[in-house]
Amino acid sequence: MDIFTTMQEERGRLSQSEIRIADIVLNDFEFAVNASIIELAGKADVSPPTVTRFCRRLGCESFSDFKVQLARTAYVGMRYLKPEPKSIAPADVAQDIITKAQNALFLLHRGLDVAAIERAANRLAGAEMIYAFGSGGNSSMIATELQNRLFRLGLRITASSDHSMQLMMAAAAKPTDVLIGSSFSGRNAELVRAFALAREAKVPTIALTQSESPVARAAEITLPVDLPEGDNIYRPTSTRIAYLAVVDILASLIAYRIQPQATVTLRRIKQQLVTHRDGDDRQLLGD
Amino acid sequence: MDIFTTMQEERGRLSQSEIRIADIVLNDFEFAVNASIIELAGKADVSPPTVTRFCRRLGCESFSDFKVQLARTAYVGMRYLKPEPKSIAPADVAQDIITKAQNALFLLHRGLDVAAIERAANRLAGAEMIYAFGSGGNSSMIATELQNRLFRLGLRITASSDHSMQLMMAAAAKPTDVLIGSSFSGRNAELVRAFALAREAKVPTIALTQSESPVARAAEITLPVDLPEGDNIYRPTSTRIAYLAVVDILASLIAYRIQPQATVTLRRIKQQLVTHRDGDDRQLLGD
DNA sequence: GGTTCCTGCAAATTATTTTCTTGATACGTT
DNA sequence: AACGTATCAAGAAAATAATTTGCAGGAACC
Repeated sequence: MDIFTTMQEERGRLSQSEIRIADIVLNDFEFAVNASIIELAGKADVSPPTVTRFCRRLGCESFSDFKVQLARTAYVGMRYLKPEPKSIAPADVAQDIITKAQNALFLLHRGLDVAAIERAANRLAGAEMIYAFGSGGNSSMIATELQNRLFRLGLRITASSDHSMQLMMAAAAKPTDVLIGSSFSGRNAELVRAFALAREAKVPTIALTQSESPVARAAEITLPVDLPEGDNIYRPTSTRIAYLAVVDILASLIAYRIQPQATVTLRRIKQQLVTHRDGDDRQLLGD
Repeated sequence: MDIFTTMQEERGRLSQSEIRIADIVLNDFEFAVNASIIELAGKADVSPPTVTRFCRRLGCESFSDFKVQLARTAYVGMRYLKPEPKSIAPADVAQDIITKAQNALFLLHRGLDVAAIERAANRLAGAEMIYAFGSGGNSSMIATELQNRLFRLGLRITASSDHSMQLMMAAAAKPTDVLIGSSFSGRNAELVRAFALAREAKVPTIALTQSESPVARAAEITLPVDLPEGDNIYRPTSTRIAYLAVVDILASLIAYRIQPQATVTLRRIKQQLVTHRDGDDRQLLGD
């Protein structure tokens, strides 16, 4: 658990002086990581021993341990308190977006249900046919991405963002197939219907969505992604990066599971791309 | 500049004892951030003053400053030395992927040409029509994403992953339009041709690609993304996350530039999504 | 042979922690 | 309600530990 979260959770149980210390650390991280115990104590109007006690209470060995903990999580963790970039100057906007993206990955990692992902990977690796569903800009991208990643491993997969097609495919699917669907909001009613249809026919279902949402409840295995999206309506992308990372993990696990087969297919695709281009091997698979 | 890079770059200029210290830090980061100067000195068989001098040489104020610097960049920076996950256990694979993704964002940020992005944003914000090109799984996703993000801001844009269409569109474009293309490898010959065609017709061109590549040279403005892809052929995704982040930055800057108009369009789209779903406002734009 | 630079020792300085004490608050008892 | 006791917070001072500086010996390189 990171020190910022701890500090916020423990806040209620801290004494007056300790709250002052916590606030200074929270508000001026740069100062806090660089300050000595005396400087920090001075700024919080407390004595150095109080700072030591504060660190201990938060589960740290010592003041320097506290600073290290702080510095470690801070790079990704600290700024989730600030919903907006410092200014709309390009450099600040860039930094804001990148920090938030890193943060989303950090939070994703913390909340990851590894066991569920493993189960999902096993299911997908053994499927005769995979149907990947998602609608709207974000989730359809995830469905496409799944297709993109898994067909290269030699799996049979089709992606669809069309609700009518989704329903028909779900109805046509067999118990040896797998249906995987994504919904950022968790309230894509059509996807829920497709899941219901599939489950009636005993088709395994996997959802990539918010936990405790209708979509999550409709699927057999849920890969939960729960992130605060932030307030800026212009910019809902960091969640997408987290979803992509989940797809990536899934695809990697599947690849490791079916390795011999996957290597051959990948090599063939790569070979084709390389000969099609200018013979330089450095390029990536798929563009 | 982060301390890990500095350490590797300065390695040649260090003395014997200092190299020993550097190696210990590089190899056992966990130990290094938690150790006192005496412990570190002991492990490297040098005296504490030598450690202090080592820190100074690396540009740090003091040993504790060094530790803080270390802890700060380490979260993202330390593991780019290890190309493979520790094991293929799901938890390790997940951690590996997430670390690499964070790392890609970190490196992207470091190499970002903010001025170029700003110029690109200005061009796009003022375009009468935008053509977004990209082929292959990765770049076509970027093109789609551009469309996805920019149409919401009220801009006119179409994405294409079809080479023939791209050429026709490039030929049909006017100097008041903008052509933006993505290529991870930088060697998409058809895209180069489309850029050439567009430039003949004085259509502004923007490339999202590796710097110094054919595609980069073909475009008027290049937004360079230069990342090592790592050796694992199964997993080329962290680069994609970096590209997505660039799109995100671009879209945000454009949004801030054309704010009044953008807010209205966004609100209208959101309104429609909300009424279409179950009236809960929490969902994201676009899924 | 001289210069430069590395290095460790010891001393000095600084930072941190421990111990001890005071003051405040809460709670129970008369 | 008043008093006493327990508990806890918090600072002062002392003790300890860590870090840095100054200096000098020694190695390597002109």
